[in-house]
Amino acid sequence: MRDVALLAGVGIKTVSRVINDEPAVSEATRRKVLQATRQLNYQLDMTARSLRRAGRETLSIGLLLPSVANPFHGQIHRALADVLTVHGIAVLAASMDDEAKREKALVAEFLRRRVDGLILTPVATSQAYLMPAYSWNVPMVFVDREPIGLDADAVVSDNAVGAAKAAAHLISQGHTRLAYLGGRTDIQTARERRRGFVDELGRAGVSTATVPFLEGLQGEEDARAAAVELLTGIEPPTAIFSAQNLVTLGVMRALKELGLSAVVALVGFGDFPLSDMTDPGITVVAQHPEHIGRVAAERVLAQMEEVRQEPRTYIVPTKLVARGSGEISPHLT
Amino acid sequence: MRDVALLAGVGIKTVSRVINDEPAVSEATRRKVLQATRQLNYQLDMTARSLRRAGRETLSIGLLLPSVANPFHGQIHRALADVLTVHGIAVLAASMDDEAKREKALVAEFLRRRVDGLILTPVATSQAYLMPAYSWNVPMVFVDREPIGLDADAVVSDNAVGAAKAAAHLISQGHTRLAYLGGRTDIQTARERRRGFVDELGRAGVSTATVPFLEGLQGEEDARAAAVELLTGIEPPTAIFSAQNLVTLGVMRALKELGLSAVVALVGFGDFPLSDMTDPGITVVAQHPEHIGRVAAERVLAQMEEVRQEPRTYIVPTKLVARGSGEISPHLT
DNA sequence: TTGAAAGCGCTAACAA
DNA sequence: TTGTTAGCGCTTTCAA
Repeated sequence: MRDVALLAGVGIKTVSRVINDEPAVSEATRRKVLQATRQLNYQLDMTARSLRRAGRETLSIGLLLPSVANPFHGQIHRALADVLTVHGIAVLAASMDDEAKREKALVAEFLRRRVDGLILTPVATSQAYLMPAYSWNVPMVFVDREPIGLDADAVVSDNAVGAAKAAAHLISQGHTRLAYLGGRTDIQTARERRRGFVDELGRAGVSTATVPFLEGLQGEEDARAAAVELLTGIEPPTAIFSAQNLVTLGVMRALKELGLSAVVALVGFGDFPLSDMTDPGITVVAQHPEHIGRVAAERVLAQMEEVRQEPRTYIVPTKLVARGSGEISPHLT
Repeated sequence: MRDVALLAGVGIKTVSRVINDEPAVSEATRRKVLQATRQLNYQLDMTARSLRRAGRETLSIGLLLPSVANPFHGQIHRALADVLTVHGIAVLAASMDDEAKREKALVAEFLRRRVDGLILTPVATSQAYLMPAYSWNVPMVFVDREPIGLDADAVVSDNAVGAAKAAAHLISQGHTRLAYLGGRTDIQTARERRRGFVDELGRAGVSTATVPFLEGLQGEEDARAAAVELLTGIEPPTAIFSAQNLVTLGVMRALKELGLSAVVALVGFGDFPLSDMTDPGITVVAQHPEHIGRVAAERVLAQMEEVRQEPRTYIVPTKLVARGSGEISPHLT
């Protein structure tokens, strides 16, 4: 910048003014300066700028996801980045594989980099460790899961209602022998889904006493094995609700393996590509990752501008998409 | 930091020494300082640090992808982030939707943020605009596609060989009436795949004169429509090679729609989730995004440490995965 | 082993 | 309309 000022024959502050489109610069000097920037291939140093600027903004936010390789979270990432890019805000993305330790380490790293906001998928049993940052007024929004031990904005799917829809859908087909298969039980969304499912059974007068709840399934293969065991046991269910994406894939494999794809009904929580290309297509409770991401970005921007409002949880509706697997009638035993 | 120094009753430089684990600090003062950092909840300011540091490193890299929502690129992202995180390097990720204009704008933004390196999927017709950064010795690695008009490291799939494998596979089943369906022709990988496919036909003595090349297909729906038209026309192919992921999905839909899934052979370039859950499973030329990402990260790290070596293109092998759709014999007309 | 002073590239505050 | 000075939080250099 000093070089530019020298070349243009003006003061360094004038260059700063031109670069930042501040008023009070004559058109003539403006052009001289711009000419010099081009000649020297000058690029503003954002790191230096943020050090001195009034609000100390770095124009960056930290995004913490289970994994950037996961399509669901990738869509959230994309949606929020689209909103933020318009405001010149860059996204630092990191994956924590649902490990509490990495969550904390990566958030600390974001804070060391003085991000202007945090968008986090929490997994630790408490987010109280964020209290210092919160009282520092660092904008923060939780996505997909609500924080624990900290009152802050969150944007989540309508997990309980979605799971209830799935249960109601299966029950309306005449199923009474249902089974629930789920992933990690220490994650809030999982508990919400289970709650919605159980509640709906209650409302419909279906006893949960005989409903197997197979939870804590770790990934696709584990789910497959559990489903095979369930389906080959005594009094197998006529309908399965899978509360998690990878679990759904595992159940699909089990059904295919046992030749039961057209016999046992299946509704999964969470949509996935090609869910309509299998035979039958898979009925799912679809979430709206783009919507979640967009709202999260808007909330972070709002927190950056306003004084802090009362924290709120934004609930994004889910939608049951019937594709065949959920519309299979109970078979006779 | 000044506050920490004050509280600990030491000089500011001593705090800096402790924070950075520099030697020449007595254990006693070390403990005093650490105690003070905890008491004040002190967090090093990475932005300020990088301004003054010897190499001016920001410990961040810029990653440009077609879209972070795309699973293939998401896997690349994940793999390279895993390598870089170990070195304390954060990843700024951005999506450019294969638009040249956004590529340039986002790269400029990365450079303004003084990233320590760039990992880019290029789409512009030339990357010559990076010459200044290149001569500035900014580490850069291109992924999935090679740069044009700039000699730099690249990590790409073995596109030509992969497409040739697909062609050879279909020909070995007795197919001679092949069709080639592809996406944008202005992207390097597409041209490589076409080349590999054509070359293999030549080697096998299959005339390309009668092979329809349907290219420039824009997304899944466009591909579906094109495939339907092709398959319902005169002398339809008995085997299709789809050179791009979304095109493969479109072709799959067309085949299903026409009831030809078990009749017309299909090999797609690029694996995707559930490719084995359809009926038949889809035979694909699988790429290795994790491998691509890992090598890209290693190259960027190497460029950060070494003096610049002769640029190289790293070719990651592909693998034909037979799942059924590619093993369908030619049907009689 | 420790600390004081200078300065990284920029912007805020103020002066001309 | 323009320029000068100070200083953001840190590390470097150099001296004690």
